[in-house]
Amino acid sequence: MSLLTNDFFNQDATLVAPAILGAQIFHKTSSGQLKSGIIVETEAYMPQDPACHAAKGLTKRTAPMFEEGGMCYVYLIYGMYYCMNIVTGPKGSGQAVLIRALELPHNSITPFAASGPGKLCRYLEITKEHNGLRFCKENSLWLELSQTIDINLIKKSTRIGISQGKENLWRYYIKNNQYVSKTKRNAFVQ
DNA sequence: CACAAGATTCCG
DNA sequence: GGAATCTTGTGC
Repeated sequence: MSLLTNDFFNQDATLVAPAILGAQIFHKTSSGQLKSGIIVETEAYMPQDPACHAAKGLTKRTAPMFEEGGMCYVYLIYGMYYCMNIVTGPKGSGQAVLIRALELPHNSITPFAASGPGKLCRYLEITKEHNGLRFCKENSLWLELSQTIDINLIKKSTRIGISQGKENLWRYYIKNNQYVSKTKRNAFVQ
């Protein structure tokens, strides 16, 4: 088992996104409860990418994306759901990986409660308060890698819910994994 | 200050 | 297919 740290996140989002499939994300909540799940679906957002929040430059909202890789970037979408990202690349770069789905223990009461970017934040109890935190045990929010997913089991597709940058195959997920989020439309799959 | 859009989810 | 719901960025 290895703790994922800044060194690892200091690489491009297109490299980090597939590499953290199979990693376990942990959040120790303010009430002391330990929440966790295995990452099974991610998306990469790159600096020159029209779908990336940081592509239009530094704003108050996107400031965490321009920090050194390893920071948590949380934003509210549609006024209702939080989405959680891991900032990647060197300081000033402006890129991140969106966590889209977690696999929960098969015997859990609600096994699919983390299948979708909004749902997994609700499950892990991630809110705006976690925006700008670094992933590390001291901040009660961290990632551990204890398995590598076979390259043949990693599928790529177009990203979900975006209106620009549709040509990039920057969504990554574990093949045949039932916890991957359900998409309204069939994204193009490679 | 007004307004439109948004990396979603759930219901009918 | 469409509504819910509200923050953020932009433009006048």
